[in-house]
Amino acid sequence: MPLGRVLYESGDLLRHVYFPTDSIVSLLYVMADGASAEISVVGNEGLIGIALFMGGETTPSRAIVQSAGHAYRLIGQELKEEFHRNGPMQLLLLRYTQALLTQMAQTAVCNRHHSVDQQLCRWLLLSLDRLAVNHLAMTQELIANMLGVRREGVTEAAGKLQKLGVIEYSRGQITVLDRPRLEQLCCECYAVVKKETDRLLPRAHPVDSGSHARA
Amino acid sequence: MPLGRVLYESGDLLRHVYFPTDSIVSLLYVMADGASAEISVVGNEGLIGIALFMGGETTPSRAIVQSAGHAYRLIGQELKEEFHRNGPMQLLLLRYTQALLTQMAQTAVCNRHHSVDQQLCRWLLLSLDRLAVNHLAMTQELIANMLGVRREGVTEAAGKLQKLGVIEYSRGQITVLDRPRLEQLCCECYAVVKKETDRLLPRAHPVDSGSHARA
DNA sequence: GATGCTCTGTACGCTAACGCACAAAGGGGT
DNA sequence: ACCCCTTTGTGCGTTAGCGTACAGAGCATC
Repeated sequence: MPLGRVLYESGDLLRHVYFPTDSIVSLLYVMADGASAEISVVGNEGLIGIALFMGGETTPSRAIVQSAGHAYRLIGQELKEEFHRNGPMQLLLLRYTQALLTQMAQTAVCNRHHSVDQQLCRWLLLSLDRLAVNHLAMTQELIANMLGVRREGVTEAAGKLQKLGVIEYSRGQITVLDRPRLEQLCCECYAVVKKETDRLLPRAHPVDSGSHARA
Repeated sequence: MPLGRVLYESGDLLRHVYFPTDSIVSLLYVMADGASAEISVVGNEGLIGIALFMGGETTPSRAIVQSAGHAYRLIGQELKEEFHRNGPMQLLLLRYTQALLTQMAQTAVCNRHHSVDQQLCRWLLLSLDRLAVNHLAMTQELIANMLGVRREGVTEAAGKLQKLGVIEYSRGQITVLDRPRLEQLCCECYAVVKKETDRLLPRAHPVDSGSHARA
């Protein structure tokens, strides 16, 4: 799963589902004029291809690899059959879907009310939670696409964080130095999503067992 | 279902599910500082209380009646049992959930990229689709809460629409006079959601059989 | 070591939306 | 008929983010 690989385009018929292990995938909505916005981040707590068992077969968003790594790939039909077997897997998939719902809702709210600075923090934290390390490869340009803001806006926000010593940044390589501080600077949106995800999927964050959003 | 009735608060344990017939319910997210944003509108195409069969039991949003009317109320447990019976009702509920997912995603995108003017159009159209008449009771203050913008912003946007002869407005009574024009002024978000909802729930809009989003 | 490309930083005018303050206009109740 | 309260309209100054343009900085390649 190389960085930038598109797992499926908006409207594509889904043939496979993907269960990221150490990769991260973004659900990105791209508009007619090219403007885009990320609506959700998926890591090893979830899967790509919900629409398969939800019955729609397609979704109007694009799935794109945001952090290179690995994922299990399953023939869509097989997951669908497993889902309709009505077992514990179904419950798990449904709970994950609700977590996804929450994340989208919170994204909507965050887009409306919070500053680019805050949203960058939220985005970093969401990504970090899905990685085993405190480092990710991502240019400001790409982050801007995800957040649906200007590249310069990200430069400015990232610059502030760097001055505060919260992150270190260099040509597409970000290292988070002070995660607690990052959580402090972030809006409530991250904590809400984190809490709800943990509630719905109790063992969802094995790689991130060390840190929590709030006391 | 009187206007303003809160069906459940954020985090409430859901006892009932509601199937609106001629009422409209908004899913509203309210933040710590009181700022709010609507994440979805539910009419007779859907139901309130998805979290029951999704397994979460609660959601972090508030459900509030946006247009007075009626709804069927069901004991949550009964719907849950019906859902796990694995029949056609399950498929329908899942498809509706996907439609909801789409609506939330689009709301996120719209919040990020479009003007208040456009969002007001989208909001009016979404509401109108769920009513049998071209008239709704709603003050600008409340609409502002829904959209998560200032009341004055709504006043301005509504003023423009009124000058164009698209709507008529008076003390909380809105009448849409020129729906095609409204669709023209709107961003693509409405059409996307409408199309996807129709695709997922083919018989979803009996009260609105007369009009469609696009040719 | 020079060249070229990608990525990051910075500057500047512009616009949409905000926060605040207050004025006018309906409509219902006494 | 009057009053009062809700709702709508308007006019500020302020700010965050946009679009554009361009300058430096790191890294790879030749």
